[in-house]
Parts: sequence; C-alpha cells; structure tokens
Amino acid sequence: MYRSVQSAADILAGWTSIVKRSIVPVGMKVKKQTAPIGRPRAFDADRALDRALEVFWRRGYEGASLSELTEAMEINRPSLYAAFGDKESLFRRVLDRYAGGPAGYTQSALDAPTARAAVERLLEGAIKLLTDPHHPQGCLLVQGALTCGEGAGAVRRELAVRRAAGEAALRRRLDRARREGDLPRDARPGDLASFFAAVIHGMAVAAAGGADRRKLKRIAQTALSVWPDGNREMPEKSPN
Amino acid sequence: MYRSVQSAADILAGWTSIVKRSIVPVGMKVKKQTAPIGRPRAFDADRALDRALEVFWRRGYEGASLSELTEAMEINRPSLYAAFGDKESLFRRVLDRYAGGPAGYTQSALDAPTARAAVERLLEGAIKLLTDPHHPQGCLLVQGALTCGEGAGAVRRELAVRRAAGEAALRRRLDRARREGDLPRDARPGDLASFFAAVIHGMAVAAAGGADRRKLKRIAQTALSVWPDGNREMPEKSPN
DNA sequence: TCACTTATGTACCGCTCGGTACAAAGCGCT
DNA sequence: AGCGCTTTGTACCGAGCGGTACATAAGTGA
Repeated sequence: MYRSVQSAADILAGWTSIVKRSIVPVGMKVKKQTAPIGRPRAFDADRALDRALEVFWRRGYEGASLSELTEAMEINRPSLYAAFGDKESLFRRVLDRYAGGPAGYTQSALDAPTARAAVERLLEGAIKLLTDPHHPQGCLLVQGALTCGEGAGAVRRELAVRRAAGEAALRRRLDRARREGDLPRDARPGDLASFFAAVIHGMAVAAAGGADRRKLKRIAQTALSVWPDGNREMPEKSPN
Repeated sequence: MYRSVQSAADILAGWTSIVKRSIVPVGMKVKKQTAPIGRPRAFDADRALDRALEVFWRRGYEGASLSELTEAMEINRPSLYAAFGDKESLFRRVLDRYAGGPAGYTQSALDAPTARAAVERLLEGAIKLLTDPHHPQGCLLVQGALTCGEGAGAVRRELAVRRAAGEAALRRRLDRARREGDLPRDARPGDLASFFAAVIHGMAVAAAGGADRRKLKRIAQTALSVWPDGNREMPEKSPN
C-alpha cells in the first residue's frame, strides 16, 4: 500500500539517470564506480527531498512557494528544476518519499498476523505519524491538496488516488482475513475498510487542528469497538 | 453549534450599518422604512455571498482567487471590497452563511429527543451535505484551509476553532443525555463526540475525493455500531 | 436644480508567483 | 591545457495575485 510506480512524467523528463546517480552509491558499497562526469552536485538529493516534504506537509501543495522550498532545501531555483523538474514533479517525488518514509508503517502494519492486529497497527502508526513533533501535524495525503485552484487539479486527484489505494490495500487484507476465517463470514471487508480509512482521515483532520496524542488514541479505541468479533472485550494491547 | 458571533474585524471595519441595510428589509416586512440615501447597490448581498460560498467551497480559501470570486458573484472588485471588506472578511461572512445555511442542520439535529437520534441526524445531514450535487463535494470547514501559506494562518485557525465548536456542542448534548439516563453511566461523552466528529470529518475527506452517498452511508452505519447501548440491533432507518 | 452620499466600472498599483536564460564554476577525459 | 559536460548563482521573465484611486452614475433631501 502506498507503493507507487515511477511516474510517467519522470521517465519522459529523463529523471532515471539522475535517480540512478544518487541511488546507486547508496544501494551498493562501491565508491564512484562509474565516476559521473560534469560538475558534481553540491547537495544530497534525498536530504533536499526531506526538506521539501517538510514544507509541503506544513503548507500544502499550493501554500508551499518555490521560495520557501528552495530556502528549506538550501538549493537555488535552477538546481531544483534541474534535479526534480517543476513544482508538480517535485511534489510527486516528495509523495513517494513520504510513502516510503514517515508513512512506511502502513505496509508492515498490513503484514500483521491477524486482521485486527493489522488495523490496530494502522491506527497506532497513524497516531504516531500525525502527532510526531519532528514533522508538521497531520497527514500529507489529506492536507496536501484537499482543494486547490484550477492549476493544481492533477495533484488533488493524485492525492485522492493514493488515499483510495490505501483503503483498497486494507480492504484486500480484510478480504483475505475473511477467507481465512480470521473475520466472521458476515463481516463486510469493504465497509470496514471504508470506515477505518474515514476514521484515520478524520484523525488527520483533528491532528491538523492541533489534537494531541491522547485524543487520537481515544478516537482509535472507540473506532476499534466496531470490530465484528462477537464483541469480545476490548483489549488494552493487541493480543499478540 | 457553528453559531458565530459578529467578528471583531467586521465591527471595527464598520460593517454593522451595511449588514443592517441588507438584513432589516428581510427581517421585517417594512418597505424602505428609512430609505437609504446614496446610489442603491445593484446586487443582492446574500445572493453574492452564496456565490462566494460556492467558490470558496470548491477552491478553498487560498485557491479561490478574487477574479473567480468577483466573476461568480457578478460584482466588480471595488463593490466587493466596499460591501464585504477584504478577502478574509468575505470568507468569514461566507462561513457564517455556511453555518446558517447548508450546515444549518447541525443545530436542529442536536435537538433530537435522544442522543442516538441526534447523532443519526448529524450523520444523515452530513451525508446529504457532503454529496449534494448542488454544491461542491465535501465540507467547507474541512477543505477551506487545512493547510495554507503564512498569510492565511488566521483563517486556518478559525476553521479549526469552528470544527472544535461543533464537536463541543455534540459533547454537551451527550453530557446531557448521560445526565438524563439516555446514555449509560459508563459511556464517555467526550470520547464519543471526538469519535463522531472524526468520522464526519473523515467522511468529508472521502467526499472531497469523490465518494458517493452509498459509501458514506456505510461508513456512518458502521460508526453507529459503537453506540454504547447494550448493542441493540442497528436500525435501517432512524426511528422518527 | 443642486449639493450630498453611496455604488459602479476602468484602469491601475506593488508584489509574489512559478519558471528560465545565461554566464561562470567545477569536474573527468584526452 | 583545453574540451565536453553538468551544476551553480544571478538576474530576470510574464502572469496572476490581492487591493485601490479615481472619475462617473444613481439615488435622497433641500
């Protein structure tokens, strides 16, 4: 979930070579294997992306100005365009970084042994993410561009698609659980997935408004009480 | 709930006289009682506000440009500024109109005879509001400005305050219900209010992403299953 | 008719936006 | 050293932003 393919725009714009240059030395322990020619870049691309993520996260796509971005990334404008393309391409790169970094817990959460544990981990991870003092409060997929001017419609839709992908991944996990007998036959994976997605996005709205961790915890616990399991008592901790 | 006082900025800017002029003829059936002097305005202020609401709702506060606003309101720029002040003042006027109009159901919903009926009405009203084809999809209080540039911070905070006010009103209703025995003693009105507020805001995010009425209905029904009432069967329709 | 008051319409303001042209700088290669 | 290639920094572009000056229009009251 939240895994994204290399965007077509990036390929067309020829990012592959650039990505390779910054990725290869990390992936393998070879130093300057093929020795890039030309003046070397003076910044770390991933670090710059993290700074950009921070800005987009706090300001939203449209609220983040190129001036604020370049200042935070400690890069000047032409370098940004040479390395990441225009604002929209940069934002998509940032989205991937978000999915693989701060929001990466979603993937491992769904690997939990039971569906209920998966949902609990999803909620716990969301609470930590949404209120982590090292980042802006809230969720980039929600507050990145719920609304926008005409020019940013593509970005708005992209965020909606990614949110839907998250819900779909959860739904698949719950489907599997029902097939395995982990969920009762009369449980409705689609409804449950929509519901927990809504709860998580609602918690994101709350966090954007300043809600603290305790409050989100209570929301999550209340939400978990819908679990269709003959209404066993709500555990303080997940049973595994 | 969602009721708001006359903002200090409006008072300082001297809107009271203008408001009076457009409100009095509506409130009382007197025609030209005191006969305003000067050239009469060529547009209906409330109608113009409705058009502005539409634009802010779809675009968000920052995404709505003055050009798009004036075009939709069928007003030129100086008339807008003379009648409603700057963009932020206009937005606050629009917020009040939203609270009293499309979102007005929240007030009557809380007057329902039982707490559960109140929450059901709240959810039903939200579903209708969020997916009404006559308006943009979603909730102005959520998508108006979850994030923004530095200049719109006050608007962002104002929206958070109004969301919190809605939750607080629900909480008061649930408090009352517990006092009256309508909710069990061990129910937690604060937790329930936070939870249903989060669900509604999550549904707003879903609606902004294109969710249809059926999907929101399922989310609401699932959410209602947390109701702390010995788990009676969930009704298909609210009992009134 | 003439002042007085208020609304309208045009035309503009300074500023910031996202995006880029261009020359200098820093590297490998020969 | 000199060439080829890429990045860097400055300085700029046109466009759109929110907001306003100013002359004119359209009413009331005398």
